[in-house]
Amino acid sequence: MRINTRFAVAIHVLVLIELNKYKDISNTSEHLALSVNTNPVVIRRIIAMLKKANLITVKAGVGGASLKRPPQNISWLDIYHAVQSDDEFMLFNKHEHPNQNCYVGASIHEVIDEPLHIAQKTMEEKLSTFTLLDAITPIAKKNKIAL
Amino acid sequence: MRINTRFAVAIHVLVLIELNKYKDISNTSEHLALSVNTNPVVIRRIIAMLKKANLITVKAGVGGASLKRPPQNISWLDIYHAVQSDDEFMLFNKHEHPNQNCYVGASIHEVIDEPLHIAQKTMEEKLSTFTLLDAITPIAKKNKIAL
DNA sequence: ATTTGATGTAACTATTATTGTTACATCAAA
DNA sequence: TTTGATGTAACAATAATAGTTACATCAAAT
Repeated sequence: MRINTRFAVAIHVLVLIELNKYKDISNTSEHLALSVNTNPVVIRRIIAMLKKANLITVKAGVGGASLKRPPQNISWLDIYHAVQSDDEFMLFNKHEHPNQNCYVGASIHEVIDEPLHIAQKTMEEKLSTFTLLDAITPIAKKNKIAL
Repeated sequence: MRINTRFAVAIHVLVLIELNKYKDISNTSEHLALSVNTNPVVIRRIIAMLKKANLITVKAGVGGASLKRPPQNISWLDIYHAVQSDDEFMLFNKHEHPNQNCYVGASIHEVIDEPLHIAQKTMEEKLSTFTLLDAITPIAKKNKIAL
């Protein structure tokens, strides 16, 4: 199993929200969906998660999403966490009911918990070193957009 | 989405395979399934993956799986890779068809690829620092099994 | 050789999460 | 009041996992 596409789509959408300002393109879910190549409702769902995570503001009714913080202050970890559902704070899944009457089954969870948590944390810490600006800069450059 | 339970089950099974030697319990898929609390076929499928990855040998016909290398030479990354399907070498999924006619859609994949790959690699490198012995030792101690 | 009890594997089901889609109430600005 | 957007529920399609049944095959012991 792999991490869902919401994370990649969220980065894509946030880049658009920021750069579209320079191109006078309005950030409607329809416009964003065209670039991502999906249905507008898929975009709105992700927009809703980003809003809940306080990364963007959206004016309901009229098309207009914008970042709540400058892109250098939005880390990829912020974005990653924003689009994960609550039960996904654990990256690694475990079999739920190992046999407690078996000497291994009774202990296996506590034995593997910490290393798995450490591995996950390491990945998340690395994500936290990247910011939205890292995604925006090369695209702005290629399109001669002065930030 | 979370990483499937095969990884956790595989560690569980490998611990059993090694420690059952000291308890004169045979490593049939049925015994292993009892401890994991699942169907024997689920175990056989994971056993097949571990065999393919050269981590264990299994004598077909008669119940008897055993490690191919000492547990300190089997890393959690070895196990993790063993139970992932081929298309899962990428941890992070991406939306497959961003609009190539959009200035962002055309570049988003190449922009996010490297950071995602780095984050994944970091996690995998951390997994490679743990070995099967790390899971075996505390359980052996708790059960007074002298390794 | 035959029996026994295991593995190997195909095929099917159930469950679950994601993603896509339709529909519609609600909102904010012109 | 109209317009064109968001917010969200509800449902469908797809895909992966995990569980299950069934059975061919194998290897050792009798």
